[in-house]
Amino acid sequence: MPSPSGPDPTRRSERSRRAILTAAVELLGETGYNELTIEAIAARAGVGKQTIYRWWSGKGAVILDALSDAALAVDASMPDTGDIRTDLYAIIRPTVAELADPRLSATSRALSIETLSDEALAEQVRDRLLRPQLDAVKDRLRAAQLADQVRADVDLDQAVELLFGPMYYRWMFRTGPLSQEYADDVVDLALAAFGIARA
Amino acid sequence: MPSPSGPDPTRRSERSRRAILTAAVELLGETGYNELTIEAIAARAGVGKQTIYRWWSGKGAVILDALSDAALAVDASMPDTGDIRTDLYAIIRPTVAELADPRLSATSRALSIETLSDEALAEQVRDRLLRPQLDAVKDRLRAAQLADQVRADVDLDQAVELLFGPMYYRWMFRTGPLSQEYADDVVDLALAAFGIARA
Amino acid sequence: MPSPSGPDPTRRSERSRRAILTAAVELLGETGYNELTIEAIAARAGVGKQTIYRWWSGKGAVILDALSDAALAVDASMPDTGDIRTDLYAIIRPTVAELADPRLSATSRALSIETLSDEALAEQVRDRLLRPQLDAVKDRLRAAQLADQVRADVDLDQAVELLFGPMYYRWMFRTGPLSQEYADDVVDLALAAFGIARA
Amino acid sequence: MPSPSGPDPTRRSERSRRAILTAAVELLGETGYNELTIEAIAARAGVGKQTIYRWWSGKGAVILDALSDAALAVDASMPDTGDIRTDLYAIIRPTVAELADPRLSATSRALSIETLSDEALAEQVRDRLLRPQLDAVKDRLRAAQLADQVRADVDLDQAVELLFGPMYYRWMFRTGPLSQEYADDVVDLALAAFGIARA
DNA sequence: AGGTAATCGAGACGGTACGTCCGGTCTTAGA
DNA sequence: TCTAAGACCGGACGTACCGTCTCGATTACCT
Repeated sequence: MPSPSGPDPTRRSERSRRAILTAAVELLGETGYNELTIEAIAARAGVGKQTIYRWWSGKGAVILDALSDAALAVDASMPDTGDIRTDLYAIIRPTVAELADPRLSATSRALSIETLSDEALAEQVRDRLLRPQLDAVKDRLRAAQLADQVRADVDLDQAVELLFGPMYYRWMFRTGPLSQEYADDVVDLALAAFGIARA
Repeated sequence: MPSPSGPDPTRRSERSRRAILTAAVELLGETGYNELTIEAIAARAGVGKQTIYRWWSGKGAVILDALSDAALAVDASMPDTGDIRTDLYAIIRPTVAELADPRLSATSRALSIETLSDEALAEQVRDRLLRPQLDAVKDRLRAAQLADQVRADVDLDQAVELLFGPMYYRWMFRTGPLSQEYADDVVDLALAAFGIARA
Repeated sequence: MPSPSGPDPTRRSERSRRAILTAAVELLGETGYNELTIEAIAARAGVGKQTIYRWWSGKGAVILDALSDAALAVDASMPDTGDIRTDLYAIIRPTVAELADPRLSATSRALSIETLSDEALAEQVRDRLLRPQLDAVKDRLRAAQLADQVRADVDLDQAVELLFGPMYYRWMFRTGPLSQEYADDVVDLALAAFGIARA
Repeated sequence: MPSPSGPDPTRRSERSRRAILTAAVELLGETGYNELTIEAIAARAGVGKQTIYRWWSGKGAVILDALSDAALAVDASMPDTGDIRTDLYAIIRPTVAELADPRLSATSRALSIETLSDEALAEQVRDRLLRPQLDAVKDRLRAAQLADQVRADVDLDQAVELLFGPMYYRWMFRTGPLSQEYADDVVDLALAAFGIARA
């Protein structure tokens, strides 16, 4: 039985793969999403266009892979100091800081655009990029729930979205500054919703 | 001071303007954002491309105008039954419903993409489309604050983003269903954050 | 019986007419045929486009009028010194000189292009610009025929074309220099054909 | 020395090249020069516009190539029966016939227009299309000169233009019919100029 | 002298083609 | 077989002009 068989991954050039992902991220930072084209990526990476199309479905998939690689590099786990507020500060602050930086958030912006255009990609983004972080926060909140720091009737899926949603909203629609104070305020507000009075 | 001049708005064809905005919205609903091209809009509207470029900077601006027109048509004010929870349900439920409908949310999707690609447009979207609604909700919350239904120390800008943020996050990243129950839960969670116990 | 009546020529602005013809000739000299557009003529002349279309059928007609004006200014008659060779030199030399000058011949070039594209215009060009000169030369040749300086069996229509044809051919196809010597040689060759031995 | 490079001719699609040249000639015959557009050629040939622009500078260059191809196919040589008049009849008659046919002369008309608009193209037309024929006639005249059928002092470059010039003049300016009699008369007149009495 | 009809400058309009850019596929040569 | 390179077909881009049309504002005639 001959397999339907796309390209053979064992023969894939790791060198090209890295060059493509690097080129994509660089171009995003340097010139922005509208100038990010497959041709530009291929040229910058010193790679044929076909090599991109052979392994990715489009530029959204390339960016997703680039960020997946980066995400794997950092620790996806949550700290647990015992104090849920402290731990949430620790996770939200750097996220806000990244979104506040136009250069660093260029990839997020690009991926959001692709996500809004492509349903299949959206699911990949959710499962491969967002889920790990959301689950880590959820786990931490569950622990807090067991420690009676979070009301028992709080739906934890909604809880994590209550933390990340306002932040992304403000980022997307530029309704206000993405400062550290803002990050802390969001955490405080969310914790109030979870039944924790401010310290 | 030499005026920048540009085309003379008094000679603008209202007929063409309406045809273009209508065509843009129709096409978005029928074929989606990636297939929405200036050429298609012009063809559908029975208009020369130049007539679009003369008055708008690109398709983002066209969509923005189309939605601004539509937004002006509907009442941007909030209900005020005296009960803040009831009133928030009334505003959040239809918003969630609209986002849940692929056809109705096509324009939101398109505008979000443009917003993420174009800083100048983002500000227009914020000021002309979002602000009126956000301000209306904010006003309603301020009244609730005066009626001691919302804690006095709650920052109202953050408050409205706490309501809308999670909803848009779930819409963009498809992290869960956009049901009426969800809409109500978001309101309940936010009200808890604002210091209102569940009924 | 109401006349079909186009525009009323008595109300025509002579000022605009001259400005248009002048602008057309200037533009031809400065930028060449490909840049000669109705819009450019109108802008240069400080005239509305409609004023051009009201009085001319297109740019070919404008150029034709411009040259007709110029042609009327110069004397269309032939000299008659009694010596046909001398007289032909006198008529051919300046014609060659004009064709040799890129600036002066820009209008001829433009008109030739229009002539090749538009049959109706071609007839106008022939009758209003060429015919007078051709007829003048023909008349002079007829006189020479009577004076036995030209063979009686020479068809005079062919004779004049034998004089002008080679010149225009060389001008169009750049097969050789358009010098005064060349002009004289053409005359000599033609006269040989007409039965006149070189002096 | 950095090579100017441009596209690699070894990878050029012969299929597309032929389709483009064929389409151009067909369209010229069917619709005329003003309706001959790059877009129409591309559409008819089933080719992307870029494929035309990659290899040609514009429609003039395409037509030139199309005719060069056709010219190579026919024999560019002159007959030599020993009698120069007979041989010139043989070459001039079909040329006049072609110019007299609106369909067949469409390409000549188009090329003449381009020649008048574009100096660089004019030289190509002269060297690649006209020269071979002019040279062939010139060679034949030279042989006639050696055989004392043409006066020794006749400049052969001028001689060939004396043959072709009047014909093109009459074609361009429509000063008379392009019949076979006319063709013969031109030859007879030219031969008289060359010192050959009519038979 | 005032009314009125046509021309005028200006430029927006519906269109068509331009020449460029890029998407995604296919072909070639080399490793 | 995969790769770099890049030609290919297709199609949208944003621009330039086309020829028509709609505006006041002159302008010249005609009561």
